[in-house]
Amino acid sequence: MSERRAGTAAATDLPTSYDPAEVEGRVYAWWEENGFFHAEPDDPGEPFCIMLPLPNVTGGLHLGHALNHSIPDALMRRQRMRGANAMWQPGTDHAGIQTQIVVERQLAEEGLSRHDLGREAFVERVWRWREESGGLILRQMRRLGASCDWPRAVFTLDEAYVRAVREVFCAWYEQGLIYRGHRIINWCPRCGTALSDIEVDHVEHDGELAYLRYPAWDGGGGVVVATTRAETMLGDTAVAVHPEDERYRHLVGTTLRLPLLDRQMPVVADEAVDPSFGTGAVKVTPAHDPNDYEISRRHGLPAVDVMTDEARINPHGGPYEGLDRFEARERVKRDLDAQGLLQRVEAREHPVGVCSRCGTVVEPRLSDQWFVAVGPLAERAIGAVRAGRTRFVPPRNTRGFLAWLENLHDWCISRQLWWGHRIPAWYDRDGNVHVLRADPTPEEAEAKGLVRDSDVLDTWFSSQLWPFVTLGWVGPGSDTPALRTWYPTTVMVTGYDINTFWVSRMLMSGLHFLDEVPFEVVVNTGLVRDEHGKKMSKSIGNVIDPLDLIERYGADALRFALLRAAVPGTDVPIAEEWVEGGRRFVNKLWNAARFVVLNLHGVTPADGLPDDRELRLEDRWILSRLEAARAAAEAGFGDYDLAAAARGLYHFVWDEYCDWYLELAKPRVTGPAGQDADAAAARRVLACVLDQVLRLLHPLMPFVTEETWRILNRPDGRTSVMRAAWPEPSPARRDERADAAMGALQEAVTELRRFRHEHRLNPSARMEVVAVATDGARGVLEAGVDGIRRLAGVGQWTFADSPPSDGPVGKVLSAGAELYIPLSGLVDLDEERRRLRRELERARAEVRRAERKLGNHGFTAKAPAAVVRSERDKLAGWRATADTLAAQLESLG
RNA sequence: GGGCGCUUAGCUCAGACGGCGAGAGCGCCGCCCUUACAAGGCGGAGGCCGCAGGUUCGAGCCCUGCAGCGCCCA
Repeated sequence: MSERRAGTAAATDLPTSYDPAEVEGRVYAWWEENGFFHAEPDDPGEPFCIMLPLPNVTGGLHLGHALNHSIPDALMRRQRMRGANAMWQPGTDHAGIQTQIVVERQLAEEGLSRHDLGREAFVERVWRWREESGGLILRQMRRLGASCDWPRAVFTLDEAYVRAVREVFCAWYEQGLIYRGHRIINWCPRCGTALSDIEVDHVEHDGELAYLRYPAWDGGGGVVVATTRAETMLGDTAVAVHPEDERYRHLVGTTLRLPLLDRQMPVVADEAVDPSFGTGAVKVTPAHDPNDYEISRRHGLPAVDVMTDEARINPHGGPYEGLDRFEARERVKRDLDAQGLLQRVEAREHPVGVCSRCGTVVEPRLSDQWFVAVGPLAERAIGAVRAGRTRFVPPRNTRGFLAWLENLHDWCISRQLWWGHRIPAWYDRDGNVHVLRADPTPEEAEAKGLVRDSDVLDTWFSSQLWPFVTLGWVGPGSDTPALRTWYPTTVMVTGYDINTFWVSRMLMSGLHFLDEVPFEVVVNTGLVRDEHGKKMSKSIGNVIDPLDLIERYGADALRFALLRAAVPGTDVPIAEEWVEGGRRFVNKLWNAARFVVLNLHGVTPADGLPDDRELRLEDRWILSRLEAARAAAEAGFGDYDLAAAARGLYHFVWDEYCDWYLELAKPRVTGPAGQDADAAAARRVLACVLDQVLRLLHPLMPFVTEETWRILNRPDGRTSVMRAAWPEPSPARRDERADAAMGALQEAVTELRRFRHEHRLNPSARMEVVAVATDGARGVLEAGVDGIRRLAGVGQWTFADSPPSDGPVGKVLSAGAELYIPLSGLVDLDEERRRLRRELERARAEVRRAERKLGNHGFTAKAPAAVVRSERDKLAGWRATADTLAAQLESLG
């Protein structure tokens, strides 16, 4: 039953083109049923673990995921084949704001807001949404072939996870690493919550710089200040100048009048003022600007918050109360102008912070929030990276990461949302804070008048614990088999844009609580872009849906297209044509397998390779090339450069195995010749090489390789290529003499084919060839003459000591042999002369180049002997070519 | 303003250690439905390797400067 489902179709009815839609669903289900993705801590093998960069529950699979899942999947599959105890941890993130927005949008369609439901009912509603729609992306990942250990899937609001988060919060609070502070934070008026620094994007904005005059309290001229946010003047409590600034020294200590509100404010001197900006005097708005807040603290200035949560002017803005901040900006300028206090306005491009989720301009705002004091945590992370305990691929990403860590501000972790990990803090009647591991009993709450903090934690606060909470960590001292086996994890694969958000924080919390880095290697992928390197975005309309691609081309095709371009750390361009290319390759592999299987006559890879004595030149050659391809793939995996692995295997399959080896094997295994010992040898080589290359390709293209491998090997119902052994090095198979000899045969075939083409020979026309060759070259040609004849369309082939003397002949040169082709047929002799002249010119140019090089004393004296020798060989070769071409030209008259 | 990266065929990109007679995929031109594959086969055209200097016997690769593009941070 399982056997059937795994897809071992009878070899005789293999379709001529591969149908991914038919294979993929069936094969994936079979893998999952048989538990091939599952690992247990006490399974044998060296531990290998990858944590899935947890996608948002709200998310659907996009091409970025497709790339970021194809890479770890390839790494996992190879490790399993190598016998590692490999575990890929999946799961989803509750994604605070994102998820809340989704459900709020649904409510809005019913004409409701979350406030209509109340907190409890709203959260329940979100849970319901999650039950119904939250598993989408994990289902979609299966379409890609992702071999996650699904039964281990974790959601970041699972009970155990909630416990761990609470434990971390309490521990850090007790250790002084979490505190409640009154600080300037980034406030998103649309989302109604605080944001951390990195959730704010800085974009250039065409704005205005307004110059405002603040008169002296006693009626003097006062000072002029410049601002892009005129409305914040309502919250000004001082003007600051640089202490060294001669222009303003006399004003320091005097009092100004804040126009419109008639507030008294001092002029203070502060080092932080940049005398070259604007007028050199700056307005100080402590409640709405981080620098101003610092100045205010140094000078004991009051802070006046003039805005509401929705970024409207509050009662502190006097007559402007109720206006939106941007309306207020215009009104303030108009009113100042009416009083002659708006000196001028100039257009100016300046950066504006916007909410990275919704694009709303954020308002810097003084607010009570919870913070993580990141200093000591970052310190350890920096140390670990410096010491190489965690390293980045590509390494150049390290420096930027360290620079970022070194300049970190404290992390604002409270969010004014309802969906997420609730902050475990209570306030009593006297305003004291109680951070509690266990909720207070109703009696306690009543007695002290405890009220719980209404905020939840930044989503990244919980996801930073991902690498160990998933392995069973619930607090200091946690010790589970999974933690012991898989922590620290091996590799983290993620886009470089996530290094600051997530990688840094996993490092900090992992080092703090487990005293060990959470992963040994961070493999940074690039962003997926369109074919012209543009970022994909809905507004440009260049977004490609990976599921659509999978449906039309197959998952293997998509994976191969992505992996082939995925050089570590660089952006990956993708276009439908690339995926089409992937499909072509998949189909090519399928058909190669089809040919092999249809001609095996019962031979399987288990029969092994024939004895060395039975190997022909092309056999030794293809085994040598296979070993080279294996080494290239191995190196690519070792460097996390799957693009290199993909390219190497592609080249081997298409350009070597299919184009040459299969063609040379055909006459041996088909037709009347197909019954002898040589046929049996060829079959064994065909089968073994295919078996090996399917294994090597399996991590990159899991479906087609599983299907063909099982057809080839006809194993029992529970044997998968997923657990077949990863090919071991076999350096003895490298055979440079076979490579060289085969290269000579390939050259002869190519030269003869070109000759045919240049003389416009009919494809069915057989040429006659008379070969004049030295002993060595003759030996090589003799070994491969059957192949040459077949592949180059040669009828009669003879060896001779001298060129044929009767009638005009054409001639090609290859591998030290002269191949003469009687032209007695329909060859245009004028055209032939022109062609020979072109060739001769080229050969002479090469002779001059080589002579120049060898005539250089420095070269012959200093270059390695092998290099010089090879240059001499080249020169000799080109000279011979030129000579024979000249002679040939002459013979044509 | 600071940091990082990029610039190689029409397009998108590879090119450890300097030895290159510079490659791939797609596209283009020509021939071919030859019983694994037309999702294919065969042959071909197409490159001052951004610019200018330097190091070296030798530079796409190393050094300096310049120009253009991109990303991150302020």
